[in-house]
Amino acid sequence: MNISTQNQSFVYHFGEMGSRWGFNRTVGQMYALLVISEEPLSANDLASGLSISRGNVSMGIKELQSWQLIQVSHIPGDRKEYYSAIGSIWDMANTVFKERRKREIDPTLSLLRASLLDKPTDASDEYAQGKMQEIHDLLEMVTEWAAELQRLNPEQLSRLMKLGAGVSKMLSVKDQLFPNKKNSDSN
Amino acid sequence: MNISTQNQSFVYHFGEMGSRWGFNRTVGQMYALLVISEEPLSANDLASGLSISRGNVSMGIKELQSWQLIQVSHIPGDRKEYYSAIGSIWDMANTVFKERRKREIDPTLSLLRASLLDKPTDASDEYAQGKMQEIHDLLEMVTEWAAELQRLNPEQLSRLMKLGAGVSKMLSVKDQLFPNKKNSDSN
DNA sequence: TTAAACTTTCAGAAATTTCTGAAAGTTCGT
DNA sequence: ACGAACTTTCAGAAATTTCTGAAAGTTTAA
Repeated sequence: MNISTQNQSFVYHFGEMGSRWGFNRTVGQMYALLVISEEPLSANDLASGLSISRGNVSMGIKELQSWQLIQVSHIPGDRKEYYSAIGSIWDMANTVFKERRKREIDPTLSLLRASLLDKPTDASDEYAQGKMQEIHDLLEMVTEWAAELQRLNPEQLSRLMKLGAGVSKMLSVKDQLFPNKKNSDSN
Repeated sequence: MNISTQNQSFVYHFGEMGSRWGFNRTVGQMYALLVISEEPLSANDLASGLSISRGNVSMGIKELQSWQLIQVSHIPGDRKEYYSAIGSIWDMANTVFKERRKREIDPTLSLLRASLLDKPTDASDEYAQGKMQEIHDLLEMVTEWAAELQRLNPEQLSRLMKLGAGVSKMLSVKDQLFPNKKNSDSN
């Protein structure tokens, strides 16, 4: 397997970015390669395409599977396993979002919840807890909202996003339609 | 400087999480400590509080400043610099979001734009470019939307988030109010 | 049951990142 | 201009992460 020079830079870039997105260089490259390959690739294809060891590929596959980003398939009469990126780009984005939430936010939320159960012992503890409470509330809100958004289908989500600045107009429309809820300010 | 045991776990946890959020353990710890300290802390306070070297603190401060997360202040008659976390938790979240966008999304967007300018040389290139286009469009949309949201003030943002599931209702309300725009489907 | 064709594991090597602490740099009061 | 009080820098040490490749494991066909 070798990669066309046109795709080379995409694959390497995803490698570099990979580390920022929560997995390592080779895993990023493997995923990039799978995304842009129409045909599923074998572990050997990945190893030779990226010039990395077979063992490394095996570990990378495990990682991508734990992120639920890839799929195994088989070719009749061939015992190798073939891998391909799962679903549409939307699915991919969704999955990455969900995974990152699980890894980056959820543990923090539970730690904060636990910390907030302790009684503060002095003024500085009290201040600290206040901050923790703020962070907790913010993270919780964002988490819930993200979950909400993920429940929308791509079409709805895309429409919502394309509203853009319209969002704030919409908020005021809502106020006019349902002025009962107490929303003290709005600029 | 020593840290109350109650806050210990918060600080260490932020250290662990730090790496997922884009900076390293000590930088995470430093920031956590600054967030929960009512009073600004000196570089020495940070070093002794976290048992790390003075040099490391200096580098960490530089990093936090590049993220625009901290602020310097001075105490009259004291030549040391004192640091504190900037602004509210909202500001913090905003800043982290913006920074991460800059580091995680923007470079990818420009790479994709460049790649898409190349003429595909064969069918597999064409497929690859199709995928790149999809990723590009998605990232662009998300980026623009995020920028839009960041323009809202915390109050508006918070209201929007609290709408939760109401968001989809709102979309259909919009359809009823302005049924002119072509939105073929909506389930 | 054997062996061929594959995949996974994991100890240690290699690469990368982070940290220390001494030296160099800066700023300010006198 | 000097020195005290501070901060920054950076070479090399330490810690951590990633990678390799040989060995062990698994599956299938005959």
